[in-house]
Amino acid sequence: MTPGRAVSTATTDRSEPRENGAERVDKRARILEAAIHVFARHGYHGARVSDIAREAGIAYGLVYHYFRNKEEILASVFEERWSGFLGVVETIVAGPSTSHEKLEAIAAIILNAFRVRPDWVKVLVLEIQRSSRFSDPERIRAVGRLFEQVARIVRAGQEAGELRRDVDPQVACFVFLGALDLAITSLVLGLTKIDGGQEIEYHARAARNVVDVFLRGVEARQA
Amino acid sequence: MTPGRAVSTATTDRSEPRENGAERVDKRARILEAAIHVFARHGYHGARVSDIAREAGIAYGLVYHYFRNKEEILASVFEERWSGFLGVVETIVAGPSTSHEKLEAIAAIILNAFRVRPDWVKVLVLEIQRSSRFSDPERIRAVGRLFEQVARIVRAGQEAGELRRDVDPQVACFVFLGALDLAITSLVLGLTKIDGGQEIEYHARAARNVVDVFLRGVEARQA
Amino acid sequence: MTPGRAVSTATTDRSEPRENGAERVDKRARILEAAIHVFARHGYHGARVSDIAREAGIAYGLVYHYFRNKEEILASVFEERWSGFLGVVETIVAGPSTSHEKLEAIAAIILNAFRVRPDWVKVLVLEIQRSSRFSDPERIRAVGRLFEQVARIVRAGQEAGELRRDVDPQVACFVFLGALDLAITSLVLGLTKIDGGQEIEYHARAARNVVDVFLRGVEARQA
Amino acid sequence: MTPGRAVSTATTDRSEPRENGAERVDKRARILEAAIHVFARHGYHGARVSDIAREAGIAYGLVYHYFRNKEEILASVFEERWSGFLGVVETIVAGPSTSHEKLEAIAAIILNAFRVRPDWVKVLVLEIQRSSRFSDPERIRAVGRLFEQVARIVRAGQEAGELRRDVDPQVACFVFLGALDLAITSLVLGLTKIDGGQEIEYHARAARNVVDVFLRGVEARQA
DNA sequence: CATGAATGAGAATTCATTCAT
DNA sequence: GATGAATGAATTCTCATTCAT
Repeated sequence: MTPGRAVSTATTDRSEPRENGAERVDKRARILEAAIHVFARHGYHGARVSDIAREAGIAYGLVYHYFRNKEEILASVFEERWSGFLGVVETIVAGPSTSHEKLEAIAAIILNAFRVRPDWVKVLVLEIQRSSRFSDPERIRAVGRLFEQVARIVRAGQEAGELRRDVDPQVACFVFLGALDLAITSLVLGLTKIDGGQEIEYHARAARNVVDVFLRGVEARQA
Repeated sequence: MTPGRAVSTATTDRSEPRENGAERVDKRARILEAAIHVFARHGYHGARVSDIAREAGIAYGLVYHYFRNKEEILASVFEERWSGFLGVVETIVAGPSTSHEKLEAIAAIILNAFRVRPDWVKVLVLEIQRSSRFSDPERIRAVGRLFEQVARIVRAGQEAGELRRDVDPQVACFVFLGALDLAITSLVLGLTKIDGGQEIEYHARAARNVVDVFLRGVEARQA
Repeated sequence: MTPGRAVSTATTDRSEPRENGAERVDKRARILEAAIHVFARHGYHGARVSDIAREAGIAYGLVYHYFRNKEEILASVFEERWSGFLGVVETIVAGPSTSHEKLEAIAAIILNAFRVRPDWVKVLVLEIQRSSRFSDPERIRAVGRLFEQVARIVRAGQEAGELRRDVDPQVACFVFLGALDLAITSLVLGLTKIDGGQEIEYHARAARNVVDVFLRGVEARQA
Repeated sequence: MTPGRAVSTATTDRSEPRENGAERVDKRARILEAAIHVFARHGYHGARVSDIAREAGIAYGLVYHYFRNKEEILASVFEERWSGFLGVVETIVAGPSTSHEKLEAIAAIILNAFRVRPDWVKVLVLEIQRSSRFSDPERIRAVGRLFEQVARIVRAGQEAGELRRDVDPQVACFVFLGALDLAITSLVLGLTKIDGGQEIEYHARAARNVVDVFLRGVEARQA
């Protein structure tokens, strides 16, 4: 059992699993999980610490045992989840696939995230992404690391002759990640409606489409 | 027509009018202008009504003569400025230029907006976009109108044979507006640094680059 | 009518005695007065801001209109009352009387203070005097000014040949003010009981006795 | 008998005892010692039980094994240290010296206390004296016992013809103890600065000076 | 004895909004 | 219209104390 993801398998497996260490991790994780739900529902400012505590099923004050204050909860939500996400991206980027495949994999992951953990994505998109004002450069740098990964793909593709050399990698990042950001924001805000049960296909197709436009552009080509 | 100030000059033509209608508009406009600055600095939630009043140079009780409450200030900021911006976009879209030119014009306007009115763009990007949760569908629809304009360009381009017909206009919108949104966010957050005095060229070039990638993609083409 | 200062002289002159300016001052003064009572009853830490507001007959939040926080109330209580007291002392010291008379006048004032404003003296003795930890050097200096006055009397007395020249003025201050401080603390703590109605004589006699011991000492003298 | 450590050395004679009685006493003493430091630094109200525990190097739940609550810690600090101090004073008073010598010995002890245990004196002067309001009459009576000792010296001196018979012993106490209290407060607050290394002489001289003024007064005598 | 997680009452402070002038 | 004093609900955060292990 790996603490830090204790949530999903908590009281399971065997009985009385290391009640102490486990419990401790459990409470902290439960608070984060609860915070994500509450932030997603009411927004950071609309969320009361007491809401989080109630949702987590713990006493009010315990929140302050694990977190200095409300802001730190949001920061932790971000840090701990983002680094996981970034790890996956880095693995993809470091892999042997073509640029095309890597981009599609990243697009798929991002779009899928909303299907798997909509609340977490909501918080990321609506609360964290837009609240950089409050945060340390640390957080900005963390986001920058995603840009860095995409830029790496682009540069590698350019060197391999797969991608145009006259495109500024930063602009490419804006186009690629911007498209995904907006697509996901659209999902978060409920602007894009998907028929129930069609989510998986929808996201896969959306990923392909975004990558397709990114790679080939929308301009019609002369025969 | 210069959007962004459409509202304020309505009844102000004659000089020294009965000090009434004009004053009224004047105060109201000053409050909005002040609100933009304060929201940009501290965020919507971090901004106090008294801050806005002080910035506007008026007693803060007066704010409630012109606006029902704080939320309505934000709403007005959005509505009055956004409609101006949208008007410009609609004018462009309705014009006779090619799809390519229209897209470049829109990209230029959006990127320039940050240079001309950085605070207003900050508020739009960081506060309004994010707070859609709280707001009426009205606001979402207003944003949707921008998408609509871009989609219209895309569809027209497809019909004219300028643009690929196998691209979903919505996906195209995501790519185009997402790129601009991210470029602007990057400017807002200070991630993109521009040498002083180079802003105009920078924005123009960025607009061209974004449109270039959007139209032709990043993939290298076989000769 | 000049708004912005309408308050102070608005509808005034006489009747309805400066309802506005007066009210304003009144509220602030009422808060201070209430604070003195509450601090005297429960101590600074035991006093809730809501207690003070209730005692003053005003709304909770208004306290924060006039004072930044609870600590500032205590500070204001001290500053505004202490300077008044110090003024009286300075007047005495600057007067033409003998050292003996001046000391007796000061002793009388200090001891009388408890009779006239017991709550204020309680707060001074129990809350302010001992809480220098929290306070700025400002407050310490203010107390120092009282020492300075007494030291001045002593030095003048020494120069005039009334007082011994071999006594360090600082030690003299400790003896004189220490005696009064303890006498008053004793009254505050209820250790010294006075029969009802005898207060005036008691304090007068106590003042004389303290000064007598201070001047002549307790040692018996050889004939 | 050296008061002040009566408690701690009771059952500790043998080495490595059953780790029980001794430990118990040890921990308790460590808590008190820690409390003195923390109270001196932050004041009673500013001190957290967890601060005390940390300073004592124990888990903070353990504090509640030894003390009912925070208030009881302060009470114990007072009772156990004060009774030791009082014992010394009583020994002096019961001794055969002259009034003059006894007073000087007491003055020396009090002033020295600050040199030897400044934190303990700070707590006594700033926290305990002030909090008499909250405490049981017990504590007030304990302080009264010091007055009693001084009054005893005065009365004995009066009977022996060493001291003036027309001085109220209570007033004499106020003068004598008040002077020492103020001298010590002045040290505690850092108003009196002493050159490093000069402390011992300084305190001895201060003791002599206070007693000198107390006995002979400040008034110049006719030849 | 020892630990420190857990509890929750309590208090300070903020600030949008109202309202008398 | 204009002012800013007045209101008080709402919320965060603290910390003494308890308790399961």
